[in-house]
Amino acid sequence: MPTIHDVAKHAGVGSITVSRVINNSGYLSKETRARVEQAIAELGYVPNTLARSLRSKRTNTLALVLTDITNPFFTTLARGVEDAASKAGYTLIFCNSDESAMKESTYVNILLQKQVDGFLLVPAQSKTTTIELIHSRAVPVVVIDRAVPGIAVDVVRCDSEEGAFGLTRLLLELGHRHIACLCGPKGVSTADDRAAGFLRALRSAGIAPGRDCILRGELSQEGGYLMAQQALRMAHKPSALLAANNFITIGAMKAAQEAGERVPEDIALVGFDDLPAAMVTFPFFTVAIQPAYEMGRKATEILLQRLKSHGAERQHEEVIFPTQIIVRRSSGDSVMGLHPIG
Amino acid sequence: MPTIHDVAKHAGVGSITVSRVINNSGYLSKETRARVEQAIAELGYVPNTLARSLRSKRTNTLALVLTDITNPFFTTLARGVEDAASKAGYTLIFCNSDESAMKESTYVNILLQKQVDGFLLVPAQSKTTTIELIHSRAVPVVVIDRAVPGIAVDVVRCDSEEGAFGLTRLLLELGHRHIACLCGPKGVSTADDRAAGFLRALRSAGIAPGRDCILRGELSQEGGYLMAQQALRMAHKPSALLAANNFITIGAMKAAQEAGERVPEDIALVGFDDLPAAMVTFPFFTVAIQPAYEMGRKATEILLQRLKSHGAERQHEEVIFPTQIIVRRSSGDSVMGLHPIG
DNA sequence: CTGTTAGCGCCTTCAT
DNA sequence: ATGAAGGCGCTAACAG
Repeated sequence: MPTIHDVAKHAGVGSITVSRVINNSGYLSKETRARVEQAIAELGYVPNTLARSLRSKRTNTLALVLTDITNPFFTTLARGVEDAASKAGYTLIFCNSDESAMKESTYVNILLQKQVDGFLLVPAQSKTTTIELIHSRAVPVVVIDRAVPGIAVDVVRCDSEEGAFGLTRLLLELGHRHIACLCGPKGVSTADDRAAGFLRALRSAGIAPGRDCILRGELSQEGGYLMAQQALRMAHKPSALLAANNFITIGAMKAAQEAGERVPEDIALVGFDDLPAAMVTFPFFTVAIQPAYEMGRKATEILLQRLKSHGAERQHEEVIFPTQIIVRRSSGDSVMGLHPIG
Repeated sequence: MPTIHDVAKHAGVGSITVSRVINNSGYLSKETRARVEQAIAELGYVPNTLARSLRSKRTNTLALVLTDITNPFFTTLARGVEDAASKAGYTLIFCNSDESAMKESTYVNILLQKQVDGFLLVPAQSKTTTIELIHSRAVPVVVIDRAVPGIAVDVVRCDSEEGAFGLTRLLLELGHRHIACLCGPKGVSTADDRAAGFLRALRSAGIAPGRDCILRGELSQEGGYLMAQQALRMAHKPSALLAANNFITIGAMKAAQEAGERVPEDIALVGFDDLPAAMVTFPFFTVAIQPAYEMGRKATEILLQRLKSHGAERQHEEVIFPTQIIVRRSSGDSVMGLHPIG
């Protein structure tokens, strides 16, 4: 593994000259540069970024900590991050926290040790500890997808509350009066916001929410399956389900099918987050979609801004994208015998 | 940002002692350790992995270079890699080559500069250049998913040829005599192998393959869409399609729907790679599936082995997983008026 | 059990 | 236009 000194010796120059060639900095005569470049080629020299970073205090590396790259929403988001990062000359380290605050903090610690220049974080829980840890080391961080109340930090997310409101409103307009919300765990801001939007829509229609109209479970197919089973077994069975994410929607669908309930004839089902077009054979679900790629891109841009303007303590930004509701078959037509509202 | 010296001073010891505490190496008295640990806590010291790696020549980082994390096959594979890597104390840097050999080599160069300890590589093309580059720096690499002829290297992949043979055989047994293969680009080993298996099955049934029964295109939904359109417009329209991957399958489905062809009644459609259960509402496609997670895990294990046994030049391994054929609706029932083969 | 010395490979500072 | 010295934060190799 040749070093800068080997190259210098080989070219008959000082090592700093080689450094200047690599970095295109300072003054160099054409001949010297040519000689050095040839030496580099001959030895197959590759600069050691580690040593460079040790000196310069910059690694040109960003960290993306999210909950589960297996979910296409996050996959798409990750592509947005990677494309923006790599265009700006940064590489990306990514880690899956699996919705565990402990894994998250373990990873963040490792990444801090690796001296990453900045963090993109999808927090597992609406807690400030991880962010405080990062702040304490003066490393910039942009939170994606989920709000974290009680701390000043850049956030890029979607208006989950409004999206849930819209979806619920849609169901209400179709005549549904008894709706269950299959929600993610408490403490996950998107889940909580979606529950809130759901409740606001009910109240806006003058409907008193039942005590068990909000079910809590994992943001997974399994979670959706279990919650839907529970909903379908309720004494006063709901005529519509609102699922808090794509996997929950699929799980709920499975549960409905198993229970012999047709969607949407017997029960309507709407959800959050679409699957990418490339993965869907029969577009079926009515959903509120979030611009995942765009969110990743925007968050990375903000982070890169912070990196550029180093200490210049600008105000923290909160970018909130709107969700978009796509009506398809799973929400069904008007429910007969009920009066649509407004 | 406190350094090891600050901690040493604070604790009244030499810096090497602090190093020993951090790394749990060498002998230490209980009191010294306690004192150092307290100093670490008080100063909020975090070791600098960069400096450590510069000395130790190990970064505890692996690189995963694949073509497109957006494809659930690779997403699942990536989880297999990450889980295995993180269990062994390694972190992961991943990059998308987008099937471009140039992007691939750019990334590999950056990753070499970053001194990653090893590579997991899904080569964009069946060329040896990238692997030779990595080898030339004496860094271990395990190739995943695709064969690279002409170079001695560890490979973990699936038996694409056999999988395509099986799928084609299935179609033949259902009575299809005129089948088109919607294949990926030339030079991608999985695509080529699948074409080969397809042809072998035709020949084994005594069928002379038509001259345009193999179409080439991108491994994407768009590619599948275009190839299927082409196939459906052929003078002697095929009665069945074999798609080389999951996205091509979906694209072909779209094209069939648009052309008013019902699957499987008017045309059968089978493919490679399933979508994860969590993403599929109506399991429909007959497919040959590859154990993506397992492939990622296995490849990482081999890489970690190499890392452990450092110079011990063992024989290179080639692990070939079997594919598994799952018969669902898209392959249809027997075609009437044709004689199924043995 | 603990400390000293001497770099790892690179680049900033200052000199020539 | 080029080079010499010194140090980033850490740890191997030796002392003691």
